[in-house]
Amino acid sequence: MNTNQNPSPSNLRNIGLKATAPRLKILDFFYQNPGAHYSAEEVFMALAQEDREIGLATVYRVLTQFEQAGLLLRSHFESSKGDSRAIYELNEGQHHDHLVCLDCGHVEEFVDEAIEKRQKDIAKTLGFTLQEHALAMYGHCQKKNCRNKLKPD
Amino acid sequence: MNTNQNPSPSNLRNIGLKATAPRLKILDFFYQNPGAHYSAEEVFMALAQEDREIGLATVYRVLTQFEQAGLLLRSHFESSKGDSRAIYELNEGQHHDHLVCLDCGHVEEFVDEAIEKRQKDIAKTLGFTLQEHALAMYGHCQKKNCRNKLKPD
DNA sequence: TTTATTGCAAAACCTTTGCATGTAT
DNA sequence: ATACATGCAAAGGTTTTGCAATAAA
Repeated sequence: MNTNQNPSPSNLRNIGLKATAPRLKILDFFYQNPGAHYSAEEVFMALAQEDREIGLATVYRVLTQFEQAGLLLRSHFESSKGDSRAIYELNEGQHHDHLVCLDCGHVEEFVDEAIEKRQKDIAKTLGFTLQEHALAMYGHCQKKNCRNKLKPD
Repeated sequence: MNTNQNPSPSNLRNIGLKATAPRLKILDFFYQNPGAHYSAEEVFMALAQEDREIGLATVYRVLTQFEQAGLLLRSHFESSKGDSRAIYELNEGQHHDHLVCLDCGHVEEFVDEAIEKRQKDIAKTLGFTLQEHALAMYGHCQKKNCRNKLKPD
């Protein structure tokens, strides 16, 4: 399913970052959970049971660096319920948008060429040079284990 | 252009809120600026030169109440530059999405039935009951007075 | 009068930053 | 050795909340 090779020190050196333990652990965490979405706090918690804990500030710094390097993607899912944290996922190359379950937090990813094209046309019509876009839909999924306000995904 | 009648005490009583001066002023402010987008801070500032100033906490409370009553719409424009404030606009009935200029903050609104329809189809395909969605595109506009980091719009 | 609303200050969140210590190269 | 990274605690920005004072119904 996931075609990414596991992270190694060179993954980091290639983007001008020293291969430190916190960075390798965080990157590895995302590689082990491709397609999953995590807030900084969640990454922090997930790695908190390690022998050598990583500071929350470091998690924030590393996530920012990884996003700037294109390793991770950052989104903000803000339905009317207003969840204001940034969430990160592994950048697997393919652009996609999100469909988020308001009950359990499950996230489906999708790509739709028709929507992508319409967006470009609209931007052109309105005289904009399009740079990026964020489309998130919110609804209720029908997973059996839904309704429990679980995190990841 | 704007077919909304000016706000009156009954506008508020109809939604179960007492017609207080802060609420009337804030609602009036949005009626006077249909199509414009303001953060709580901006509303606060805009009304700060009045004889009787409105507290920022009240602005937040009132904006929340108005949004819940359907009078205002709330959005979050978060490009990679990460502006993390909520912004509000008058709800003029017609659903629309946003195209935001990264340079001057100007906001164009648009509706696209093709995109709306695709979204519904996608949600259905993925087994979701669609509730809401947020589409924001970010780019560079070509207004003459762009490039100045001005607010409203 | 009764109940809702305001303003202020304090707190709550999420995120960033200063700085001294520690680590990769 | 040198430059960069970390951890902690403090600070920043936005939004919410407790509470006594105030205003609407």
